[in-house]
Amino acid sequence: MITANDHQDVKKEKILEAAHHRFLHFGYSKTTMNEIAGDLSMSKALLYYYFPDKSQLYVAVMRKVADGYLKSLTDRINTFADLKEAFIFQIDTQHEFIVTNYNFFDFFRLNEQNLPDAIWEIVTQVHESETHMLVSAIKTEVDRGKIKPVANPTEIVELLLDALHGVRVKSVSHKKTMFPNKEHLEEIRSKRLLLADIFIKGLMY
Amino acid sequence: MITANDHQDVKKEKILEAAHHRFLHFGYSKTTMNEIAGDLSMSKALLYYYFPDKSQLYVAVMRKVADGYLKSLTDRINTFADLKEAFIFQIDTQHEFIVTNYNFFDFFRLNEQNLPDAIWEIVTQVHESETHMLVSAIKTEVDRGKIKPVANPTEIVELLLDALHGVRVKSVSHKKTMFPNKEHLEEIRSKRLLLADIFIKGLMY
DNA sequence: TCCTGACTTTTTTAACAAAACTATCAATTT
DNA sequence: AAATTGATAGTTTTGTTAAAAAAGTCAGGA
Repeated sequence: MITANDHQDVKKEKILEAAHHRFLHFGYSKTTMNEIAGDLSMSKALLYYYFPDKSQLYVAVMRKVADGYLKSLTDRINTFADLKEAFIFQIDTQHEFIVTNYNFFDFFRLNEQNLPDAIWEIVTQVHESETHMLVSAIKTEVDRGKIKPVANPTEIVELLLDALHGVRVKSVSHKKTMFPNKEHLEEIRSKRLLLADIFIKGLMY
Repeated sequence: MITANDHQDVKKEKILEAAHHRFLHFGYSKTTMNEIAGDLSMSKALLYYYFPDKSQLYVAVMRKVADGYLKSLTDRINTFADLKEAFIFQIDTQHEFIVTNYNFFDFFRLNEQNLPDAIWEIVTQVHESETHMLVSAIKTEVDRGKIKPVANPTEIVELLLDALHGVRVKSVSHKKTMFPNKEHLEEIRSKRLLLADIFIKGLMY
């Protein structure tokens, strides 16, 4: 049977969808509670019945979005033929995640320094999940005797992630466009793959 | 004998020094032409006699600052015992350059997207000089038979520079402070050295 | 040629009202 | 009781305008 709580969950889900749609297309600051309510033909007050305020609604959407990403990572952990495949997967998956949610993340660029704790937790969790996946891949590779034993795999993975991040930042700041186009994205990707390649060789015997 | 042009140059030099001092301590937007003139006990109008406007005065100072940096690079080119030494030199020199001129560069952060062409030229020149130094170091290392021949050394160097940049960006955004402190700087440096280390190994046979 | 004081123009700042938006709540419907 | 809303209070953003500050010009003097 359908309980009251189930019904609430369904409604919350509808709200999350509508909110996600707005946030994704217009960004956080350019979508109003009225608009989200309007999309669902409900009153704004009802949104506040289900969610305490706008930023916590955003966090809830972020939670959902992040969960999808986390799932795509955990689904593939320990399924890689070698370390390179793991790195490529990380590069492509993260890249797609960021590109498809670009406007949604304007909340981050907006609040730059002081993001809500709840957001930081999600960001941290995502980062840990990425790291965990790659650390696992490194350990496997070590076990297979393909690369040297690594004293601190986490440190190594985070170093590579920072480095990969730099490839994007620099690429974007060099061209002056904020939103990179197709060829540009492909350039970033190939640079990253090259970096990952050299990096892996640097871990070998 | 002292010609009129010499005299102009001397005076321009004085102005550049005073301007540099102000820009360095208070940033571009927080220093006025009146203040620079005041420091030199001259009238503001005289500044405009020597420099067409404020931004071109800034560019001239930038030119001087950059020249100092360029010289420190060219002085050491082809003097490195090995590739690692060259990378370490690049890391440390650039790092010190940025730290000691931090406020001076607020002009960059201010105008973010549309810097004057003259500034872009300088930035490009600096970047090319850094790249050239490291490319040269790579070629030497190849000649010595220490690393594999590299099809496109410039591409490799730029990749490393991007990656090193990422280490700083990420480190800074992770901690929430904009201006990193001593230990923080040391952490960035050690991460970069580690990255350079792995990178070099990745270029070996 | 070098320099200045006085002047004009442009940009930044401050104050404040209007508008837009977030958030609340008593009242109403299901 | 749970779900919903219109009306409204409170807050932030935006627009307006006047004053202040700074950039930039110029006629004229040493």
